[in-house]
Amino acid sequence: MTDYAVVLATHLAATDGPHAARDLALHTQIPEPTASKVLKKLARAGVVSSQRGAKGGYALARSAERIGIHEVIEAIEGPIAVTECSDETSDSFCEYETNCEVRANWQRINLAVQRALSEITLADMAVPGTAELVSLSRSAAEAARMRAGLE
Amino acid sequence: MTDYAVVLATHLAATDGPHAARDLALHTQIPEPTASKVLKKLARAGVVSSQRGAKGGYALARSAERIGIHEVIEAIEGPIAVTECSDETSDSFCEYETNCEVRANWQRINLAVQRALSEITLADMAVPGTAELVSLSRSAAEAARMRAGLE
DNA sequence: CCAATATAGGACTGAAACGGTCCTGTATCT
DNA sequence: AGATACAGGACCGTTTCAGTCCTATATTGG
Repeated sequence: MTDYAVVLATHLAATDGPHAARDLALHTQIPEPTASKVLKKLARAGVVSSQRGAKGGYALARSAERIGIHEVIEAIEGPIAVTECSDETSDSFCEYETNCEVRANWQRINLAVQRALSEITLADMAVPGTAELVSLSRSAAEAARMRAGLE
Repeated sequence: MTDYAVVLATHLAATDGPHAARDLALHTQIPEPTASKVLKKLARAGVVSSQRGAKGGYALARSAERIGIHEVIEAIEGPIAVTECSDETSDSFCEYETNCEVRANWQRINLAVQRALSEITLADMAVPGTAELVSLSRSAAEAARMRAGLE
C-alpha cells in the first residue's frame, strides 16, 4: 500500500496538472479502487491536493522538491509507533536502565531511517536511479557530525 | 510489535542463559501475552531457540554478533513486499517505462534500508549509543561503490 | 517412578484493520 | 437547468491481530 502511494505521488511529481484517480490508476497499473483510496489518504494528509467536479483530480500540494517520501509513508501508515519509556522520574525505572538503553538504540535507528527517507524528495524519486545514493551520502555526513559530538 | 521484538532480542543478547517469557516481559515492561507471542514468532523464525519444561525459556539461537536486526524484523513482519513489475517481455509494458523506473527507485531504497538494518547486529544493539553510527557509515561505503559502478 | 510444577506450543475468539463497493456531494460544461 | 465527471465518505465482508486459554513437554522432589 505504501509503495503504491510512493508510486502515485512520484507519478504526480513527474507530470503536470491534476489527474483523475482513474487515469493515475491506469498509468501506474494499480487497481482503481486502491489508487482512489490511497489518493484520498494522501489528500487528507496534505501531500496532494484534490479538486472535485467534472475536471477534478489530484495534484501535488507542493513542489516535488519539498515533499519527502517519509511524509508519503506517514500519510499511509501513520506515525511511527515509538515505544514509550516509563517516566524517568519513577523509582521503578532505575532497575531497568539497560532496558532503556536498548530502547534508545532502537529509537535512534528509527529516527535515522526516518530522517534519511525525509531527505529523499518526490523530485528525487522521479529521476531514475538517483534516489538511494543521494540519501545515503547525506546520512553519512550527519553520522560524522554525531560521531564528533560523542567524542 | 517489531520494536518489542528488537527490545526482547536485544535483552537476550545482553544477558546469559534461557529466560522465561514471563521474566522477559517483566524486565522489558512489555505485556506478558505480547512478549510471549513475539518470542514464539522469533522461535519459529529461528532467531531464538526455545526450551520447554520447568526450567525452560528462550535464548538466542546464535551469537548476537551473527543475528542482524533485519532478521528480527522479518520474523515479525514477514518479507518486505516488493510490488512486482509487469512482465518485461509484454508489449503493454513499454508504455509505462517511466512508471517502472519509479518502482525501481522505490525498490532500491527498500533494499538499501534492508541492507543497512541487516548490518546492525543484536550485539551492536546491546551496546548503548553505537548502533546507528555503525550502520550509516557502512551504507555510505556501499553508496560510493554503487556510484562508481554507475559511472 | 510419579505427581506437581513451570514452562513453551498452539488453538480459539472477539475486536480492529483493511480492501472493495457503492452512494452522496461538488464542480464543470452545454 | 440538466448531464456528466469527478472526489468524499459510508458500508460491508474478509483478513489480521492481540488476548485468552487449553494442550504438550520437561524438570524436580518425594
